[in-house]
Amino acid sequence: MNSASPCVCRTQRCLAEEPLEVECDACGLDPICQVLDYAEAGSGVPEGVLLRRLPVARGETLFQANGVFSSIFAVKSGSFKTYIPSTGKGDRVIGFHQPGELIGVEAVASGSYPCTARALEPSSVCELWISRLPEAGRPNEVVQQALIQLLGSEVAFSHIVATTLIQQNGEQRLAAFLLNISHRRSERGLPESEFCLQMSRGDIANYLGLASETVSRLLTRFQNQGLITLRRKQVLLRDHAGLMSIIEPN
Amino acid sequence: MNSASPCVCRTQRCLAEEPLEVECDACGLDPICQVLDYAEAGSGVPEGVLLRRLPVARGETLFQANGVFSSIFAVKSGSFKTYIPSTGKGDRVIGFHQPGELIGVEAVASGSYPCTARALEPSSVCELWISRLPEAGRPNEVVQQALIQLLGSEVAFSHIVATTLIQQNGEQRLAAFLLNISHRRSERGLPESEFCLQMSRGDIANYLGLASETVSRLLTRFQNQGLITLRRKQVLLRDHAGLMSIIEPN
DNA sequence: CGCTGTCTTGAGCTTGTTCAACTCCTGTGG
DNA sequence: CCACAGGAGTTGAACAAGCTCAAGACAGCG
Repeated sequence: MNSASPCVCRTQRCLAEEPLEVECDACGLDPICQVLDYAEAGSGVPEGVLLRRLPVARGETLFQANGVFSSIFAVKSGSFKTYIPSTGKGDRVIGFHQPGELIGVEAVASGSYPCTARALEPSSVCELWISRLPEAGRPNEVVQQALIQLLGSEVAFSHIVATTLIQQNGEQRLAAFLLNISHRRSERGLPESEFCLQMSRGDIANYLGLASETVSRLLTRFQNQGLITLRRKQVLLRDHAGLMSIIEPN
Repeated sequence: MNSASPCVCRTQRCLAEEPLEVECDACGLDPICQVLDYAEAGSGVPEGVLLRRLPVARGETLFQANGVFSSIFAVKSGSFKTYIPSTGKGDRVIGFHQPGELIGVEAVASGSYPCTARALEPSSVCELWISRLPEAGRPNEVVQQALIQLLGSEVAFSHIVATTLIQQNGEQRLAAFLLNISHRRSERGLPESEFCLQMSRGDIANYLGLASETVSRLLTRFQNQGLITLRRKQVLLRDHAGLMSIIEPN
């Protein structure tokens, strides 16, 4: 049996009482898990189609860029970043993934992962072995329907993120970034106003298309304006409306 | 029967001999059309599931933002832009769609279109009435598999576009934009080095997150450097490698 | 206790925006 | 058919945002 990873925040780095696990019913993989009746004893689904709560050490990768696609992962606890390694100089950060969110979806069509997924902290994931789905003996139709829903959400999400980021300045991007993380956490039933930005400032900057110095300066500015409280990687959103007004100056 | 729209470029605006139609086998909707055997007489697929080659006048919309999702469209000829109307001041351009490309995919999950799709020139589309797909009498499994493939490609595509645009400066964005259009055209069997940018400079700028003046200046610069030849909306890519080296300065 | 990598802060410089003038199409109506 | 009005595109100059380079601060870890 997989023991849930204990709190590994031994240092002052992380002040919250980790690990926070997402509930199954708030997880992006849940629609498919439901179909598989995985929780039921005697579901008849063979081992290996859905692997639950696999521990992943900090810095470990779920898959490497260009690797053959086999599975979609859902973050159970912890967090991940996905990135395309060293295009010229430095990686290109694609996204960050919190509990309940999916990783590897963008590989479904091409059959290979376009990016590497790395754990930002001690984490755990559930793994849905897509290529073995037919073995599950469930009506393909139902599983596929769930997959369609899941992919559709991903399309919509990445459209919103892309247009939001591209057409705004640095201050707006960072405010949107913080609010986006907060919103995603609330959707998964996690604390939405206080959380750990486990990734480095450089990763955030890379993701937002800014310099890390700019991210640093903007975070300081937000703190001085009373919008957030910052202590290393720990963030407390004090004024959601204030952040929102940066993005949409109505 | 729908007559193929005649060339409507009566002015000097467009120098190419339009209309260029994409071949069915190079269209993003083709996997599904294949499944439906739509080309076969006596396929038994009822009218209304797949509507082919519908003419769309310049400026006409396929659907409005917040409209109820019913169909995915494929551009047969002409071109479209998708945008979110007036967030604050000015629209937010999401993307441009050329022959063979799909429109409306991002609405599959939520059930409503997040954006408006407008024809940039006299165009034609094929319409796949998703909600009526079950009436087609084809095995759901096969249709769904095609849909999964289609959604997966869309996810991968928007990830690439988003990260490409966000982390680059104006010059790189515009070069990437031109090469991206060229690449997409070659994938669909259309002329890849000479084409019409039917959208306004303002639309391009909006899409790339730049000011229209900047787009104008950059295009002029590219022309002075011998990378492209520009005549109003007509573009000739003269030096693909040169444009590429702007994006990836290896 | 000191080393190391990340983060912060400062100063000058580059890039892109804004505002404004002007040109060139394009469509319309006389 | 021509003249004119209006929008789109181009170009210039001043300004602002964000980057780069560099130095210093702070936590984490041996």
